Amino acid sequence: MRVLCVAEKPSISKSISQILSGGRYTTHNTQSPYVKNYEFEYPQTNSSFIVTCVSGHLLEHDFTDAHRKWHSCSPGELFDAPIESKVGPKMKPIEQNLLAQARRVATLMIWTDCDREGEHIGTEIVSVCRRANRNLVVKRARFSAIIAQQIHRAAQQPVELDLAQADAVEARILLDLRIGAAFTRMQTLSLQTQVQQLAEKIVSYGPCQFPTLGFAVQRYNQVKNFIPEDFWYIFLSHTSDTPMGPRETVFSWKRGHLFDEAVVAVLYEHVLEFPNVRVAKVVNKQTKKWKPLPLTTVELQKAGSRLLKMAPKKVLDIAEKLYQQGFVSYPRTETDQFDPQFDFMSLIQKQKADTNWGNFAQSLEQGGFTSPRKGKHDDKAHPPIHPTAHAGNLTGDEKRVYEYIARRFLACCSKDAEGWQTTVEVVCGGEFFHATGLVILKTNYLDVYPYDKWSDHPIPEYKEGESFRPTCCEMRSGKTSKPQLLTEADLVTVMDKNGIGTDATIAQHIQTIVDREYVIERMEGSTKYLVPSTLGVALVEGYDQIGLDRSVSKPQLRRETERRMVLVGQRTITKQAMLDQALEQYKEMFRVVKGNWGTVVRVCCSPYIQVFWLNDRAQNVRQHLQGGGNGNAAAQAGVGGGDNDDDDEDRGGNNGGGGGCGRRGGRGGRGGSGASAPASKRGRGGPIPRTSSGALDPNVHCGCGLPALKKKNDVSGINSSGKEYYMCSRDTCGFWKWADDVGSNSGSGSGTVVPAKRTFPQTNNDPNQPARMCKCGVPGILLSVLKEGPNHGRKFWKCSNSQSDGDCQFFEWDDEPPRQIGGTSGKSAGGGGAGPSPCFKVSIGSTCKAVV
DNA sequence: GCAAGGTC
Repeated sequence: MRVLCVAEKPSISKSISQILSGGRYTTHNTQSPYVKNYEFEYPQTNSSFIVTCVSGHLLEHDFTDAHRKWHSCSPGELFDAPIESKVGPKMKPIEQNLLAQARRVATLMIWTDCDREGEHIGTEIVSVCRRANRNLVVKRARFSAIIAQQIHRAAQQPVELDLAQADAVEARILLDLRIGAAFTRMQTLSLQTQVQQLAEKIVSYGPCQFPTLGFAVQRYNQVKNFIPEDFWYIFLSHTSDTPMGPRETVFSWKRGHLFDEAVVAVLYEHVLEFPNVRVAKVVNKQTKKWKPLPLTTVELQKAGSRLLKMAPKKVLDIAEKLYQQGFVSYPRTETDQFDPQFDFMSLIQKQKADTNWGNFAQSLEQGGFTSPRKGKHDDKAHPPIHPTAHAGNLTGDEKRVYEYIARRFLACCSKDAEGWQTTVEVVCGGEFFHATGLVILKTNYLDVYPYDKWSDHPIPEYKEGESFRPTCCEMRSGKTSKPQLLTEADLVTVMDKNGIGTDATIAQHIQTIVDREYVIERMEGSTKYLVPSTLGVALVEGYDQIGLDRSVSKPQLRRETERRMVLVGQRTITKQAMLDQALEQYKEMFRVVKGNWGTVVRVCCSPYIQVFWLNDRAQNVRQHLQGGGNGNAAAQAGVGGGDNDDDDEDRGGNNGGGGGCGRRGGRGGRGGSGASAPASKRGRGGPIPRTSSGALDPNVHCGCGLPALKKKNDVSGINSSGKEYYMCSRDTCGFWKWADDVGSNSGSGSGTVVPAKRTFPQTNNDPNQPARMCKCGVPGILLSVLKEGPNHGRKFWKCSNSQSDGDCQFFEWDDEPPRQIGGTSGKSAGGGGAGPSPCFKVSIGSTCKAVV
């Protein structure tokens, strides 16, 4: 029995012939330079095999003469116009070969790829072959990889073509043609006459190209309309001595950053009340940096754009060429997992010849090999992209693409990189911070894959329960940074995610919107950005203004088509039902668009758009270059401090100079001098109450389930000064809320900057009011009573030397008038005493530092 | 002259 086997492409017909014949076949040329016929016996099924192929789809679809010419009908008629399918001129030689071979056989076996398109190409092959031999028995060989066992099984246990899948593709072909042609003609014919700049241009519409353009416009608008938002956070660092010298460890605030300055100010003030940071948790664990997944087409294109700085289409073209030269496997694949029976070793062996990574390949052979990771995708047709032979004489971009593919493959066959990760969590004033260190133990795959970066960043040793004084604790501000314009790699990613196009067509769609001048490619440095043109923006904005239910520039419509195709493939709905549903939807859209087309024309002609276009070119570059990120550091001062915890340790010193980073000591410092006082002179000795204390409110509970501590924001210079808030009384759960938000607004908080108990304007909240002078003749310090009781929270003045031997025993309640001596010092500025100097004002965004 | 999807 003679069997005609037809594959989807030349490479597959050759591979299966080699496998099924064991290399013993005869070859015959055909009218097509690409297609060869292989003939051999296949005793396993007692057959003579003729193996040949097509080259993708055989048939092309187009309108008949009555509608093919652009002016032959109105574009709307194309939704119902007859469509004919025929073998195009390029495919004629292949058709001739099929007809000739089909006459010689009794059975036709379809060997197209095992995907939706493959089933449809199969039906095309059948339709041609049946013209030559109407009695043909048709079978389908189903295989998921070019592996001997699978190919033999496919040959011996053929199945049937999946006509439902083929129907789904057929419906998609007809829909895309009707919709694309109707909208394209309507757009083009209208805009050519109404917009001078478009007189010669084709303004195409396609269900993939428009969402692709939509992504570029959307990102462009995000950049254009971006308004930076201020945020604040607490910066905490600790410099410790290590054998390599002093090393600064920066601890990240667990809350990240907040957009409410007042909230951060209050939290920060509370942190400042604690001189020490306690190490809450130290976690040491082994960690890994995973080796890459096996390479798919989309990943190759992304890597090509991001790492090799090549356009996706160019990368694919080069990969195609490498494939034709036999250096790499088939480059259009969605599969990111290798078949378990894949012969890795013989391919690794071939890479040993390379001067750069040959030694690494050898190390894999000598025990370093580990099976590649398995991704989630399998197109059931092709393995991941991998090198099939060593290519030593390549140059230029071909060399770079090959090198990437080879290194990626070897990396996949290697081991994950291993490291030792230390995470230190510290707590201060109820706020949590953490720092993470990494020591790389084994580089493994990184040795052959320089495209991934993973570097050591060790941190000093911290022990749970220990305390340290931070070197720097500041309230800092920043601004949200504007998004970047869309790069080619971004666009490939977002199209892939949204199901726009396939691995083989994504690059083409990007090229199309470039060719149509909907987007402009712009290089900035070595990165290529895609910026929508006037026309691109106008089309998207114009369609948006029409206000369709489903935007033509969004991916939803294409997704609906995909969903309908799945339903047809599952035989849930018929091909005709899919066509009817979709055509009805698009006809209605077409009617609405046509009725409102003036809107799009107006936007295209709008002087606003023209000017905007001229301006935005330069503007974009500036925006991109300016970037964003954190703003200046800010120190906040003026209140708090003076804490006296149980320990005897020195309070962290302030680096009074502008370049330093000081955890502000606040009023705990010795007054007067303006110079940095010895740390040992501050915050020491005596039962000094903590400032900024609060009262427990039994009606409000924190995350620990305990009554929350109600406090007042006494940070001067911000709107919320005097506003009350709740926090965890134990400083453990991070609970924090404005009292207003809790719904309990009782107590002394009046929402003003003036404390409730205040009888005359003389507190730290008023920077114009000087500190009271103590008996020593220097400004005293203002503190609050921490102890629960009748005076809880009440403020009082003490001698600034109260924590040292020089205490003059000065004491006055802040809410009572001064009793003696000079009353007030009148020289608070620059001092570490009570009143905040101008420099101590809350000065978010500046680099103002506390000076003691 | 129009689409998208195969492939060379």
